Amino acid sequence: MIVIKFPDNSVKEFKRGVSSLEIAESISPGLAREVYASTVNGDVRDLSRPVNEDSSIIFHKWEDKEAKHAFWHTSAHLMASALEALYPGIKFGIGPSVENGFYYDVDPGDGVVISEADFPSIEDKMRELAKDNNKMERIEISKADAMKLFQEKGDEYKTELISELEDGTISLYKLGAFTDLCRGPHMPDTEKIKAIKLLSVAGAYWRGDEKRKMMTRIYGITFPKQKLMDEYLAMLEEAKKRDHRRIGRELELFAFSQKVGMGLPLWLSRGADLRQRLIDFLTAELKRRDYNIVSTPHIGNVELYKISGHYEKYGAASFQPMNTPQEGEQFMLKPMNCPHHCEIYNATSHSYKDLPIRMAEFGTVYRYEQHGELHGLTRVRSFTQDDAHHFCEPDQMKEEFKNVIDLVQWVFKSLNFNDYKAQISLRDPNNKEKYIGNDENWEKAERAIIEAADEKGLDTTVVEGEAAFYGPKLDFMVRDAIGREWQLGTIQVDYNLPERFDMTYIGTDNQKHRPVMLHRAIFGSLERFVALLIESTAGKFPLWLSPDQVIILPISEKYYHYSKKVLNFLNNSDIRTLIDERNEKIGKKIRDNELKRIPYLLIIGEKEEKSSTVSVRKQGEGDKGVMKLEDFVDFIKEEIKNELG
RNA sequence: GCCUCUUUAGCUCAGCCGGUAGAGCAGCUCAUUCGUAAUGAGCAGGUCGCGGGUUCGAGUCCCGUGAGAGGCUCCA
Repeated sequence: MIVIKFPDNSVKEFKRGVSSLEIAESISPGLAREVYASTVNGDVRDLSRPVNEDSSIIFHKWEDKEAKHAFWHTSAHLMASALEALYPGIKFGIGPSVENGFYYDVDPGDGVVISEADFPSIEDKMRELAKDNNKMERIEISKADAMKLFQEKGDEYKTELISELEDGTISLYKLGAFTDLCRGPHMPDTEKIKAIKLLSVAGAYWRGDEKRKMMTRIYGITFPKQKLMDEYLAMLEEAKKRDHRRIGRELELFAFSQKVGMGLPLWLSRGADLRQRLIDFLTAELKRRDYNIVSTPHIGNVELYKISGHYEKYGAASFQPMNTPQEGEQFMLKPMNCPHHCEIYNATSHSYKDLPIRMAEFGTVYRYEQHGELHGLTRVRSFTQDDAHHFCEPDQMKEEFKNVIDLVQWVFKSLNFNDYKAQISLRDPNNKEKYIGNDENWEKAERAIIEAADEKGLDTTVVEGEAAFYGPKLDFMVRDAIGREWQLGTIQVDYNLPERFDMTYIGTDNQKHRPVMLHRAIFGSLERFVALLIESTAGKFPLWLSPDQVIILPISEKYYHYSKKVLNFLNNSDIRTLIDERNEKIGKKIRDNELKRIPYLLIIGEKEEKSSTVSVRKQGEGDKGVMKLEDFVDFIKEEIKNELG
């Protein structure tokens, strides 16, 4: 007999070799029905695997990610099984579970295309196979035998994966006629897979290498209940409504034009206003924080980028240099502001007493992003960075990091932007030759970032190998409406440019020293920031930022005269106010302006005119009652004051 | 750049097996002058992304190309 310990610390004896599922059944059949995977002594395992020694056990119900992963991983096998039945000769790459569902990378063979039109037949086959209550059978064999098996099958992708595994036992999972190399864990069978939907097909390079074959990746999702599927699909629909490309068009914030060119955003007046408001907001804070605002041209001599090293690294993938009427001179659209800023630093001499110098610019840069990469405002070819560079002594680096983290936290908080992640990117310790700079400097910089984040109470994840080639960095990432992560704010250490531009300051010893340079952005790019702000607020901006703050809705023409007086009064009080003079009923005006997400609607009719009041309605909240006009101004000013802390 | 799909009115979309286009919203006009999420009627709006081809005839089929979507790769 063996002793099994449960999460509540109770213990129970079972016969050796009992499965997790049997343990669950012994507690209650209800639990057994709801459990999808188990963690035995810290390892997530199939429910059907035998437990052979005294163990602690945790059961995973649907709420746990371990359960979902087993569920979706098994679903991936189910899909593969269906594909194998429908597409003879199809070969399989990898098929993992992901955050929402699963995918499988397959090679259906030359000339065979799987497209969305094929989904219904694949889904039907999956349903058919799932219903047969197919058992998931775990098979353990030697590496050599596994190799032989997949060689006979002619699946070069699996044999490649096997050849990289360590010698010893390899696990396979067999589902009906489909056997796959797989570590598991899986559900015991496919009985619980009740709702099935394939979502999309996409190309994906084998092993993420663009030089290798493009596989067909099929994404799908499954649930144990149709209700969960319906909820998930409804959630996706809701997310689409928050898409900044859609809201940007609806609210007339920005547009794109084929004639102007792809990836080149056009800010319409309302969007440009909002963008400018963000710039003013940040500029005021930068001045309080001892930044110097500078301004530099949109182009630079190609020699500048040869000095910075960017030409060598990115020149071929950039907008190409433009020529002057005279021969021999070439200029590039600036892809970043830092080389210009380095030359501003070098325009005057510096002593240690000047440092740190914080140089900021809202600089518009141009990058030739690959065609397939462009996406709304989040990935464009022309964008404005809220860029700044801190030039400091090496010992000041940590303090500067803390300053920037503090600024990011303050800005994000002011904008009610709470759902962000901080990621520290360090160099890959096994691949140091990818980076420039000596070990000592790298270690110093990495330590400074980690300590600064720690001292600011910033919750970070650390990723090795993601550093820029010139230094480690700290990025602030935010998710968009459909769950993709985008980088907004960033702080990066750079030992490279001070060297290349031969930047110096005079130290206390009267000798020349090399400053350290930090690159930093808070919004990242205004385009991307506005996009994510739109998606996080669904277009309902904070009052201070909203393109229009108030709209006046006269009940009828009779009240236009008083309405215009109110309009002038509010606009003179610096409240951005519109008037809806369309010949429509009040219900229609309310509806339309609610949909335009204007924060306050003022209804004006006979009562209001007689009493010099306005009837206030807040977007999304409804009627707020009647107020004296002057009181309404104070009310709005108070709300804005509170928003800006 | 690569894979799959999409591209029809300002927007959202319909248009079957090929027989030269249709709805709702928005816009404009008229009537209505209205109290908290859609008043009614009428009008106007399209070389069906662009260029070729097949055909008696192409929005529809084929080829090329532009743009968009979802991924992959990339992201100073």
